[in-house]
Amino acid sequence: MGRSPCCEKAHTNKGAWTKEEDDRLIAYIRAHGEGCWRSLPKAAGLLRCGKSCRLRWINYLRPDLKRGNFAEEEDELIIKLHGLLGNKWSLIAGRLPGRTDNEIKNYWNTHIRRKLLSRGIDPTTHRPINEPASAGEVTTISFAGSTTKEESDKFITAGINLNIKEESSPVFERCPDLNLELRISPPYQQQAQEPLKTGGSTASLCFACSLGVQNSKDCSCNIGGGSSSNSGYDFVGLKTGILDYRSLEMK
DNA sequence: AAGCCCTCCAACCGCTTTGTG
DNA sequence: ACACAAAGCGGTTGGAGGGCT
Repeated sequence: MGRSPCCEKAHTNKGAWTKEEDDRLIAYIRAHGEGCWRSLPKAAGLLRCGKSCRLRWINYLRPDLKRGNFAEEEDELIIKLHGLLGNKWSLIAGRLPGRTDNEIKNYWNTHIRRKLLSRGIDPTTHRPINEPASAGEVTTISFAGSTTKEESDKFITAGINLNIKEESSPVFERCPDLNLELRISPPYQQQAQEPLKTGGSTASLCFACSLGVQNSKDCSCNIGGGSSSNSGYDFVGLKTGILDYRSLEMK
């Protein structure tokens, strides 16, 4: 059985939006707010499908959009986030205020891919192009304060591999290609308050260090000399109560 | 000036996920 | 548990515009 169309296609406009359509959409959302995209076109007097309205608003008309060229810092952040998250554009966009997933996706495909290739880096794997897939040492990303068996189980359940220094327990190596499928969930408060256990001689990297920001105040693995008093770490500079690294679950 | 090629990006399409009854 | 609707997401496309010959 086929999927029912999202709208009555016979009576909808397609293609580029006109100024009048934009104005109507903006006026309607200002008056009524976002939501109920399916019924919005009719209510706003637009001959567009709801999906189209949503996309137009999110990608182009939203007042908080930061239009214009990407800064060098934004480039680097996108590269790092892409290395961690893959093509999860909406998650990446969530870390770049004022940028949309569509914008970042386009920017990646048109600029950053080329930039990485010119550096000799495979934009898909983030490895040097000539490097064999199995080469190199395994780097362990340590989730701060999560090195007990019980705690690690939570991540294992979520699909994250951890390196645990415990004789009887298996050693979980970091999967070389982290194919993260992430979801947002409430922050995990309890773990965030537990002290960091460095796991003996195992050198582990916290997220901050794995992102190349050693020595930052957010480093929690001590490799970069960061303060161990940090109970959690700031995933790409955003230590918030709403979304921290623990809020990233993998399927 | 004209034609071709390339780049960029807005918008579309189809699939997945989430919410609801 | 199931079906359906709605929303969200990521891949892809197509057209506008600019550069080059």
